[in-house]
Amino acid sequence: MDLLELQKAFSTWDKDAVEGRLLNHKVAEFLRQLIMDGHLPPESQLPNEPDLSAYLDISRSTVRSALSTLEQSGFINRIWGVGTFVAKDPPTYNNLNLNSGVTQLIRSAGLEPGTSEILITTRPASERICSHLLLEADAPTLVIERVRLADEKRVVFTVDVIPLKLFDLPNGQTLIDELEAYVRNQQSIYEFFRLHMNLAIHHGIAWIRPLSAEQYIADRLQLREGSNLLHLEQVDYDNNGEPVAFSDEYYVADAFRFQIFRSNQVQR
Amino acid sequence: MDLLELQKAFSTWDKDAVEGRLLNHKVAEFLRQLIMDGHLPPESQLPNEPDLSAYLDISRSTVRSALSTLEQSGFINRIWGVGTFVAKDPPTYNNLNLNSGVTQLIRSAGLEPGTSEILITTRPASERICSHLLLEADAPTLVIERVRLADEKRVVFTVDVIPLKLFDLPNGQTLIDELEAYVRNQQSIYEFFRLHMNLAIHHGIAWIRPLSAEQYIADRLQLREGSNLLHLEQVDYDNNGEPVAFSDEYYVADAFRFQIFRSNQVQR
DNA sequence: TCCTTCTAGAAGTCTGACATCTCGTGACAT
DNA sequence: ATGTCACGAGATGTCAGACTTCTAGAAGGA
Repeated sequence: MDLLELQKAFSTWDKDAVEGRLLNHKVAEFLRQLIMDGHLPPESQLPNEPDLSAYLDISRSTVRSALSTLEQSGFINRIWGVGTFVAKDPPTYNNLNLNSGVTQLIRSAGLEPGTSEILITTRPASERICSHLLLEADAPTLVIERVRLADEKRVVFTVDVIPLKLFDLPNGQTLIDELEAYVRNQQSIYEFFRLHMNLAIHHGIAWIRPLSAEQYIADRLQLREGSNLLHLEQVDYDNNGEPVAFSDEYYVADAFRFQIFRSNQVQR
Repeated sequence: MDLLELQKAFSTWDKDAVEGRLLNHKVAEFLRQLIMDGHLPPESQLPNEPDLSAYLDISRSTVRSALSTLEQSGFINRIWGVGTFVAKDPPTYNNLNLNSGVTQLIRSAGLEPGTSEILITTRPASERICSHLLLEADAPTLVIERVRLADEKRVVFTVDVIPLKLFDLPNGQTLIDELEAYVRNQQSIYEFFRLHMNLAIHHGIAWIRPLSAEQYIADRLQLREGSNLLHLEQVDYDNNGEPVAFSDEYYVADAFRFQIFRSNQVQR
């Protein structure tokens, strides 16, 4: 992909999808999509910074800021005096450094995502939830349990917990019913936050561990009790650093291959 | 911690430990250590960029570059028009985004690291190793098997594989014996690379999955066969993006709590 | 052939300015 | 009193242009 193609792609790129964010974020996301979609193949060299700056009509410092983001997360390598290259093995959607949803994960594996056994309830928050989401005791929450399918096969059991107060509108109404319809229609919760509540998830912090399936979860996933699972316990935060949602995700062992990019920042 | 303290800490900081790297990396590492050591507590505000720049005697762009690195990896939050703050829940050594070694991990949990059942052999590389390390078939490798202890308790079984050719010196001699002594003396392999071979690990790419312990591993960890493990399969790369070492790490379930910072970079 | 030197080109660093956002403060009208 | 608005201080984001340092290859000489 040469400079002119790149320029054209950028000018026709759907900037609105990430509106309101910083320019350097948009540039980083633009390049990231090109890499993840294969338009910038692994190990290919990117144009140099002044050229990128000129052709995208963006200052060099902003370009550098974007490149820095991509380097940090393992998409590109920058070599002083030599150039900037797409990584040999750039992250994909199964990379845990990226907070993409389960649906995206399944789709990227070339499988058809689906859902069964949706269970939506409201429930007072447990102590564990309260401490993670900084709620007062027994605060009401919306709980969404789902068994996720990949080509009809059960691969993940997820439990999402969201404080009810998030759905309150100024006029006293609530958005809960709309979200429920959204979820039953196989749409992403993140997407609902972004489009209907003007709420963007900025990052998540997850704890990961191997787990032996208890009866309830084993039943959901149609495994025998004691089967191996990968448990992801995650809190999602918004742009202000406020916790927004909590998730438990139980992955069937070997259903996916999870990758992690580990930066050697700490040395002493 | 105020500006003057910070300035003093920076001027007396051991820059040699990270010699040869870029200035913005050094600054990022300096601040990261302050955060991880608790000198900059969570949610505290950092001095503004012009002040940091002036007091550290470094240009603002370099400061910004360092802050950008720290933000990406979840150590700080920057809010436009407001300021820069240490994250509420900054990464620790059990964070998988950081490629710190097992020893560091154990020590950060407040436990005493140890090793038992060290087994060092040379072995032709298997097909799996060859593909990961880009070696020709049956290339000779050094294999280091170790059971790692935390307060005398067996918590991890690790297998490190390094191509033998890495240890060849120009004069025809080899560094293998020195490394072996180093390992038996409970020192870090990374450290050996850095000090004796002038080889810095830049990052690692790991695959993670739950695993049921096979006989050999169960014996090493003194578990019964079929026990739950967390398997980390990792390739470490140097500054030029060349694969250097391969590791298998088998963690006893619930011996550690692993954290992952997941950035929402991908949205469509 | 091998070694050294030179050079083009790339990322890194520096400087200084301006743009934009946030939030508190205080004047003002209600 | 109270709510609204405008303003300004202070912070990060963006811009522009120059200079510095490093790398790899070309050129040239022993």
